[in-house]
Amino acid sequence: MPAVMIAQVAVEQTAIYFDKGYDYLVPPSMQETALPGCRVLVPFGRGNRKRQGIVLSVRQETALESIKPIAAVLDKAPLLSNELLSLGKWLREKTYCPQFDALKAMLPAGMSLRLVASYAIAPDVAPERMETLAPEERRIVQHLADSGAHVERERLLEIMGLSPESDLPEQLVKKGFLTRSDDSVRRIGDATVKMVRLALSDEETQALLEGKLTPKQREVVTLLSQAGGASVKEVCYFAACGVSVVNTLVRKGVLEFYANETYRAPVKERPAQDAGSIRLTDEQQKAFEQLLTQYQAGGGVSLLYGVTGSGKTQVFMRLADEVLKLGRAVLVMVPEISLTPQTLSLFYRRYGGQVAVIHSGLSLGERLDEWKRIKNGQAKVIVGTRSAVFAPCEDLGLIILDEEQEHTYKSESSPRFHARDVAKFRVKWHKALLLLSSATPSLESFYQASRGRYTLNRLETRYGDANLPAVSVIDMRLEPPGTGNALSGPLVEELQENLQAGRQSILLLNRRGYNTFASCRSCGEVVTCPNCSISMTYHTANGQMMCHYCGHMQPFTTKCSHCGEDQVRYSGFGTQRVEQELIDRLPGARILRLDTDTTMTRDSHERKLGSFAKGEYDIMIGTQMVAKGLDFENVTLVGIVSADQSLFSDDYRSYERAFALFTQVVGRSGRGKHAGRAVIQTYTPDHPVIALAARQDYDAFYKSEIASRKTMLYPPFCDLCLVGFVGREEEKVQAGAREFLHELKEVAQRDYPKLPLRVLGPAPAVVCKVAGKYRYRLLLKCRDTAEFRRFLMGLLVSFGKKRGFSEVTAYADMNPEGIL
DNA sequence: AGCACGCCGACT
DNA sequence: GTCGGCGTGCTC
Repeated sequence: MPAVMIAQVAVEQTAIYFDKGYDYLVPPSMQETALPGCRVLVPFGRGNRKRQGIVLSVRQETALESIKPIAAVLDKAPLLSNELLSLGKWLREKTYCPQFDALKAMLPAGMSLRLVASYAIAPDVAPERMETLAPEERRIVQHLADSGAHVERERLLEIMGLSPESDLPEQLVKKGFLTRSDDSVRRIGDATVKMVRLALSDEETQALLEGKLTPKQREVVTLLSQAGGASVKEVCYFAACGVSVVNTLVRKGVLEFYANETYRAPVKERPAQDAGSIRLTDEQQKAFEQLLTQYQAGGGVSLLYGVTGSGKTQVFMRLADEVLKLGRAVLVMVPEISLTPQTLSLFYRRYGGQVAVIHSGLSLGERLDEWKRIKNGQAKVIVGTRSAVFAPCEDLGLIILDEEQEHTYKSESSPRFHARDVAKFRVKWHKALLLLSSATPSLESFYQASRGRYTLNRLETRYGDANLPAVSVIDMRLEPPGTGNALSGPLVEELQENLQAGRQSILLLNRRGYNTFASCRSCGEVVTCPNCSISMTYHTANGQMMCHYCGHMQPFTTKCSHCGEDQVRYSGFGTQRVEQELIDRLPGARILRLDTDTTMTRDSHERKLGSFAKGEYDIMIGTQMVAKGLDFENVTLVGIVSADQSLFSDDYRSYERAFALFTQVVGRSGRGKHAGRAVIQTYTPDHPVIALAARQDYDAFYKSEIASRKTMLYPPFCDLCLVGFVGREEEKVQAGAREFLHELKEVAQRDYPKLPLRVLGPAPAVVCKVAGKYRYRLLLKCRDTAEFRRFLMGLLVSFGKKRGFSEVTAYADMNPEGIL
């Protein structure tokens, strides 16, 4: 028997329960190119339909069994190194995702390929058989016979004037008139935003508005005649209509679509301007030296705990200098790129053309370019968000995870990884240093540092000896009842004073419109989304109620759908509501509202922050994002409108999050020459977390919180694994969760008697129904060990194979950030 | 998941 | 007698 080459391939569209490395024959013509890390096209399943795959490994073997050959190699050179292939395997084991999905997460989105079906006339179709076909079918066959070529499905259906979902070509394949092939590969194009504008002249538009239009059409036309162009999404939002209205107007020739690249290009010219030496304070110098020593000794993980304004970035830069000198790459991870423009520009100024940026604000093409620059070694300093942790550096020396406690580092969709864990894998591989940095470290990280698993460095001096702001806690119970005001008297007075002194203020709200629900004063019924079981939010801009989960909109009405009384009122306060109150109570103040509603286009965010910095506004009001990394000299007052909502969300981490948030917000005030003040409004003024945040006392907070985690058995003293169940029928989802639990108990008892395990649930998820699908969950208090992973993977595989629960999908999420 | 094969009911 | 329903098992 002659030896043949066999490639093990990770195939796309597999579920975890039948996911494995599939063996394929490497034909002689591909032996030079079908290397590990390359994408290939392989026949899969009974029908041998083509699927994409990634070669995991190649080996020689004597051919015994019949084995299918690889159909094509899609890349000239491997996209993934050995390191990243290994990381992919690790990712699959840790996050219970299919191998292909794990690897795909490491590739830039601009590289994704889509398989396209195309059809051609089958050989030897007897003309008389054509008679048996319906006219529609005959047209298709005739067209393909005439053209004599393969035609892509989409184009064929368009030419034939059929709907894109039509089943006719497939039927004709079954009947033997056509052949189908799936090896046509198309690059997924850049995501452009679909824009719409008026197609008529001003006079024509005017005439149209005087003529007959439906009310919604009139609304849209009026809106666009004022706004010029807008994205379809925006038009629908502000005109409170569906896309069909826009489509109709386009068909009538009143409007036209156009594409818009809303993304900003990464900085094109990149001269390094600021390559001089960095002056470190004694404290910074000490941290830097310790870190450098650790790096030279083979790296590992270190926590840099530095209070706000202690100059952590200076330390990063000095370390990066040293690592770059040795020709190794530096990866700088930030939680959200738009919140750290300062950090980004600092790195640009210092390292110029060596910098690459990776984040979702780039177009697909730009992301691809940056990825290539990293892969070929042109870019050695990579700044990016979560997905940048997979940057294809060949030789990595340093990874910095800035604001390491941020939840954005955890992926909430498959593969559900934490960038911190991936970074740990990578520094181990490269013998590099991982630097976790924060002013309010996660309990987990500080715990690891305190027991010596990570080294710890502290920066405790605020830059320029700026003082902490004076914090006053306002007891909202003492406010006169019945005013419905979100802002207390003392806070409004402070704002007034600040306004008169020509200084700026920042107000923090928890979530956009979190509390702006509408309820009936008569029967208490809350207006709830018909698709998702959550209360809807009132939006002033268009007078609509909106569901933040599925996007459903409906007009606000005072008539209660439950009791029929005319008593529905909206209450609570979202950002829009507080904005209105500020307008009423502080006439003349210039107010900037910053939240995801007003931040529809990406760079408007930065523009707004820019104009706030220039002093074009007096008061900025916003959600969490106002708390992050912004440094405005003239801000001397910050207010937390409602501390209680952060403190009392139903999550074991709510104190930790609230402490971090309050600490950051309070730290925003008084960063310049002037002393700062902070106001915290609450109904529980004696809550210890409030006092600790006011003093910025992390150590005391850590001490009390870690003690409670230990007694209550929460991370870091265990791991918390969520097993989620999703499906269209509530009973089946619930039954699935029960069945899973049943088997879990059985298998644990029989095969894993020593595994530490406590099970909570099954329970419906907090938001039980999202976009027509029901969700249940089990919560496992466990230890994330290899043995536990084998146990859970076994259960997931076995559940997936169960015929009776095929409409229910189960997934696992280790230490999720939020438990929705 | 997706797809083909197979074994039962409604039909020319 | 055949077409097509969806239950069942497999994917190198």
